[in-house]
Amino acid sequence: MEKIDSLECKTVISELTQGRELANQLKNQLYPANSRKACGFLVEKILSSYENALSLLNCIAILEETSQVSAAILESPNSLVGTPTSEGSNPCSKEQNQRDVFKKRKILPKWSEEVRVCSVTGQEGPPDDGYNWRKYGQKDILGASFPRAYYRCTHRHTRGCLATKHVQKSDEDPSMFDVNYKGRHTCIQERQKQNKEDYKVKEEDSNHRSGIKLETPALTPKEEIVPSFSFPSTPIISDNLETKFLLEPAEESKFTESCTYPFVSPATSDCNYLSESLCQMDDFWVDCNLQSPESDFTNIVSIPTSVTNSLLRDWDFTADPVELDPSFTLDYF
DNA sequence: CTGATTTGACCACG
DNA sequence: CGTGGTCAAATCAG
Repeated sequence: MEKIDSLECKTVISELTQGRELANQLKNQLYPANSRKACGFLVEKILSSYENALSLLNCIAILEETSQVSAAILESPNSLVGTPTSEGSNPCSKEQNQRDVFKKRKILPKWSEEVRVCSVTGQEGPPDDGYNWRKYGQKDILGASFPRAYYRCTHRHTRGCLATKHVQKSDEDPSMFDVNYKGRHTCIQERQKQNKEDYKVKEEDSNHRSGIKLETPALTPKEEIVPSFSFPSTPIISDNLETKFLLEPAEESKFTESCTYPFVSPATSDCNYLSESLCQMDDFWVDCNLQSPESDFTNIVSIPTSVTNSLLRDWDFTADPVELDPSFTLDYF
């Protein structure tokens, strides 16, 4: 995101400023133990404010992204990968097909998300991350003691889901696995429509109990390119849950952010290179975008499997899009 | 029988 | 030319 229109910039600042002020008001409300209703209203306003600011930033990012993708397509006419029309139809020689396949790799998303997980006793291999993967290859990696396994989404052919990952046992600690996700799951949209309905029920339910729930947004084609990354406002992680961003050198100068959060969504980016997740802590939702769509970085997370397993299994991987408020305009306030 | 995994070969990229 | 990523035939498992 290199240039931001000054009007948009001001709006973002306005949004964030308002969020801050509302937060302060909420703080004042909380301590005199005022009515819950007032607190709830303020929380809604705060969230709305941040949501709008972030949505705006996302829109800007999308525009940037779109222009980049367009340029890429113009540059490489064969770059429409993974579409039904580009595969299967128009039969040509096997050699030609393979050549096309390898051409495709050039424009695959550079974005990846790397997760380091610790294997749990008695468990062979990395933890289940909630998706269905099919192994399609294994490779000995130079300098690595253990081979790297390559997985792609089971629904690659049935639903055109291009998500892939590779898993490699760590050299230093064989109980650790480095999992590198590439591409975002597009196979979950149908399921998520249903889950989104369920979510409304869950949301009500969650107001009556304390716990952790996670929802991965359902995506509409447009919303898919809205980057979103979420973490609880108040870290609930223990010391052994360390999360950090590591950047590829080229991006390091652009993106210097380090934070701690308890979870990294396995839902990874597709050709839009985005990661998206929402997590709910108790009955408080926070949705925060950390990642610019064009960012080309690797996200490394160290999470003990025991934790990820319990979290990922207990949390619902449904999808809940970062919805742009239809009424939202630049002069929203 | 069907779907998943294995494994050798092929290809792009640096 | 070496390495990493992917393909696809062969094989395995439920």
